[in-house]
Amino acid sequence: MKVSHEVSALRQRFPDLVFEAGCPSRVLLDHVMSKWSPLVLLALAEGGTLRWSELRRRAEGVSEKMLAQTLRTLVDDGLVAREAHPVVPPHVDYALTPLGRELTDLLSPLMVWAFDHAGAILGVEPPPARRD
Amino acid sequence: MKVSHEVSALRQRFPDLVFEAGCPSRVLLDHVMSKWSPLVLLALAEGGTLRWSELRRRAEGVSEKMLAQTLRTLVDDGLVAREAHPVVPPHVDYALTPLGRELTDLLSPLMVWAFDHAGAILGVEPPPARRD
DNA sequence: CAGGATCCCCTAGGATACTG
DNA sequence: CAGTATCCTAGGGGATCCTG
Repeated sequence: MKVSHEVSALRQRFPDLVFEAGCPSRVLLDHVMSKWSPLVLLALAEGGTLRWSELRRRAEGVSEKMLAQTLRTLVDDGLVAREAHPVVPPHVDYALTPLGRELTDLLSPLMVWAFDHAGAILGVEPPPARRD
Repeated sequence: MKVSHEVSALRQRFPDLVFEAGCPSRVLLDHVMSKWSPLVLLALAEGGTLRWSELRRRAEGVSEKMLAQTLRTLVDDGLVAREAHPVVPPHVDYALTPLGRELTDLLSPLMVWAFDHAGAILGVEPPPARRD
């Protein structure tokens, strides 16, 4: 089976992988898997270069605070590039870096999968037929 | 580019994708991306059938509470199968379901990527490989 | 428009103890 | 061994107001 291959290969290189408590990958994973990161990342993967207000609209439900916070760590991690244009009114563009694109390449299938299975898994499937 | 393809295709089918606030996929994503789920899932992907105590050891740092909680939602979601053997002392086995394996197939590359880039991104050195 | 700065609530999650 | 049951706190995250 495929996965075991990959993981086993990794464990040969680094016996403790992500499983070790102090492993930096856990921190990175926490960044990336935090509530809003996937949404922002995918929005950028789909939309290319986007502005703050666009991102707010796309990631439906983000508060300004969380969007700011999410973007900041994403930028700090080098996954998203921020470009501020010194005009009035302010104009700031966000886009994926190459590294960020690597990530969304992996993240995207996951979200597609989640989207496809969420209904069945969570039992919220739209009732096919009603009889009352 | 690849990602945009996938996401765009999805948006054609379902205009609001994961981006919509009420989308069930968000809930599933939150389950799957919660702090310990990836670790547990990957441990099972690598280890096959594992017992509670094994999982505790592998996902270094989980508290009993969190392991229990994580496993419960994973089982409820049909991603992990739980088999309790009515012996003394108790013996309970956990393993991925086919659905769970689908998920780890997608999760695994992500964690490998995280592991490989964490050091550079966070500005830390990865834990040295141990020769025991 | 793109955020800081604040206040505050809620719960994810840790520590510890107990049980079938 | 494989969990529950409690208690408790840091901080994730929302709402609101403020500013360059």
